[in-house]
Amino acid sequence: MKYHRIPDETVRRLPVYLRGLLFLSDHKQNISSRNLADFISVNDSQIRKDFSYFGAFGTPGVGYDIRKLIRQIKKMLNLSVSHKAALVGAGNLGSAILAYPGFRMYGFDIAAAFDNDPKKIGREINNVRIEDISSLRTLERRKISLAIIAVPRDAAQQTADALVKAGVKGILNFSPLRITAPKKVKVITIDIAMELARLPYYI
Amino acid sequence: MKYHRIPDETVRRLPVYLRGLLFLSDHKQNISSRNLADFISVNDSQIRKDFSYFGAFGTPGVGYDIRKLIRQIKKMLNLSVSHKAALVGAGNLGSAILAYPGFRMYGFDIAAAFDNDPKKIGREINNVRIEDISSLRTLERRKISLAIIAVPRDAAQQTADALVKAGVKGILNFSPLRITAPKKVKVITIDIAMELARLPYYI
DNA sequence: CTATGTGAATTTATTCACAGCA
DNA sequence: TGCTGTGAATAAATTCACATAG
Repeated sequence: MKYHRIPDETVRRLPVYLRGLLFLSDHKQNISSRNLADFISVNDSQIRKDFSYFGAFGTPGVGYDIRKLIRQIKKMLNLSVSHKAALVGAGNLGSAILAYPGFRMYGFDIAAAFDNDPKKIGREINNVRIEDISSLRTLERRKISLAIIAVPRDAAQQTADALVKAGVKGILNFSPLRITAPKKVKVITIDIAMELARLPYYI
Repeated sequence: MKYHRIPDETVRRLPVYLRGLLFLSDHKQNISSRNLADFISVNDSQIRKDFSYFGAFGTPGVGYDIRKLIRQIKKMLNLSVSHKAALVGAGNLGSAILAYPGFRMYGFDIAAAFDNDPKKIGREINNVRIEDISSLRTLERRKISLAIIAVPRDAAQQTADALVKAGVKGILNFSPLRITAPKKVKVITIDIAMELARLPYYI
């Protein structure tokens, strides 16, 4: 295979493939691009092309070895090793995130949680103890380089700033606000209401 | 302006514009595509092209009237009238959604909430009373055609089925699962862990 | 002189279609 | 025969660049 930069859209789809394949790995050994395509509702040649960007693993006439494929996708996404993540904001949404069972399948470990409310500090949610937000600076020492922001909107930017200062490299932002960060820090924002706002257009 | 089908990518950006413009409308009267572009980090000609799909509102030399633009985008997204939405699943995530302040700015009103846990039924969260999930069928009568699924993964598909049966036209799905629904029902899925899974690739 | 609106050019992504392998 | 891997063809989205309006 020749060198290819992996298109952004492919990177966006890889976790989708991974999720489907992890599910399928309980039931099957191999799968064809066609069957996988049906399962996750995309085009089959799309799948083959996407996989071709990071090497060819399929067997003509048989399909792809699911476990091998999972390994390769994890490698591409840099998910082969488990990642520690910190949660900032232990309110409703933060608690929901701490309780969310889906992180483990991608190898994430929410290893720390922070809040500024004295009533919450010291408590435990899902075996994670809430720490004072002023101790964010310990993240670097603890080798935590991903963070999830679930604080109220007005605190979002200053939280992001503090996280950047603490050496965080990637941020998943749940506040309904544009957050600025140095280019070297990747920010992904999920604005729940904004997603909902797309629905009425289609109905 | 000639007829154009609005590209999907434009539809995806419209709520982003709307959010930014709503924020800016407190401070300014007009804005140029260039300034708006800087504000929300996109290309300025992208903005002009996007706006051109639904008509030309700008004044050369001046820019766009923010309030007029907000009105037009809302119209395009079918957000001019307020929409009622139902929440299914009043656990951690559901509670967070009920408390989320961002829906109002897009004209959403979470008018009903459902759960199957007798301990929760009858309680109120943020002035919304939790109803028994068996009364989903009342949605049609109550003119609620949008729903948010925040139930555990294993209950997601059956919840979706029940919602479709209750006449819901759009679903925002938070469960980490592919949900199938008739084509006429638009489903948008947000899988929190999957979004996070994209981060390590970029760092 | 500034900033829109839009064709044209370019870049990016998707889909086709088929040679070739197991 | 069944399915991969990939160039070639197509489609879609983005960006350029400029004539034109206020």
